[in-house]
Amino acid sequence: MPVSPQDRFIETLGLISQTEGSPRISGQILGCLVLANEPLSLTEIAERLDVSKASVSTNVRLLEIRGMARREAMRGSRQDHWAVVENPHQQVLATLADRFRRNADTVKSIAADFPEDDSGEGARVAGFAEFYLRSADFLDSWAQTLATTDQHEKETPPHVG
Amino acid sequence: MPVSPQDRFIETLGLISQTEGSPRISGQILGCLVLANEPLSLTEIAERLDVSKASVSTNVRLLEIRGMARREAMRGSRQDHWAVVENPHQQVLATLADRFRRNADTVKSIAADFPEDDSGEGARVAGFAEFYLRSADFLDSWAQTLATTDQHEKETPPHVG
DNA sequence: CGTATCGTTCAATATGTACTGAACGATATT
DNA sequence: AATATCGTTCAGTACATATTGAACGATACG
Repeated sequence: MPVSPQDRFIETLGLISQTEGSPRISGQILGCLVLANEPLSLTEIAERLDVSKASVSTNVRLLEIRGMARREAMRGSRQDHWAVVENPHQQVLATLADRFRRNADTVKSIAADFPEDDSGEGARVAGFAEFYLRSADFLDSWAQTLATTDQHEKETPPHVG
Repeated sequence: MPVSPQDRFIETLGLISQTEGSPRISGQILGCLVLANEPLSLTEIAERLDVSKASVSTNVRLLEIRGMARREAMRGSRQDHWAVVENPHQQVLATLADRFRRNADTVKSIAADFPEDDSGEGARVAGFAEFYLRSADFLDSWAQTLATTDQHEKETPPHVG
């Protein structure tokens, strides 16, 4: 039988998530939430994807840490519900920027430990740190661009000096 | 005994490589080449990192595919030698941009398969494709900036759109 | 030619981690 | 208070892949 567009979208996000070094299920959950466009319970997600509730529990919280999903309370239900945030990708870029900034710090401190007359080793290492630092800046400005040029223009975009 | 700055740099690049979803050794090799600043043979790299020549062979070619290292012939030696390219990160960004563009294509074709009256599912999927496409553009322009900008002068990020 | 020195490939192993099922604590319901 | 319904945690398993040692083909050297 033919696979529905929904299933293909979910599976594709799972594969992308996997190639980016994250659990496949986290991408699938994201796709699930995007399609639903309304808060889903843990059980609903688990049944939709045919995986254990334990996996959904851990991975949905991973999405929360990355800023792509948020927990919501639904009146009349004891269950937690989960939904995608308004601009999920923007949050991811910010997280990535943080990681790059940590890389920059780490490498920079290493570069400082090289002696002066090292035939340029320390300078080249410092160049790496420089790259990571500038990358972090780029990612932030990129996220900013996403925020201000959102195609739906639902509200006035936040301006950060 | 205290670990040398060189070893810490190599190990750090290995860890970064690992968290980005690539083999640890590929990052270590990169660090090795950056420190040496001169073409190294397969054997030299393997001995420096204390790993098998097989691993170095496969992973140094991975670096080549990603555009970060290049093979060099040294006169007077039958061995292949390897060196980092001038601007390694620039190439990586271009590779990443390609991947995002493929993501965009895949998701876009899926979005096209949704019916019109799907309560916005297709539109939201298309939004994902849009993000990947714009991301690819941004990565390209970013790489361009790295290419034309000197290591030490800083430039304002480009605006995509 | 025969030999030695390369780099690559391939099957096998080691290793990390994603994922699951079951147990647990916490909260709501009766 | 007793029971039921949640979500999370944790030990164990399954799985993917990074890494290795050995075998191989190719090329240079004697």
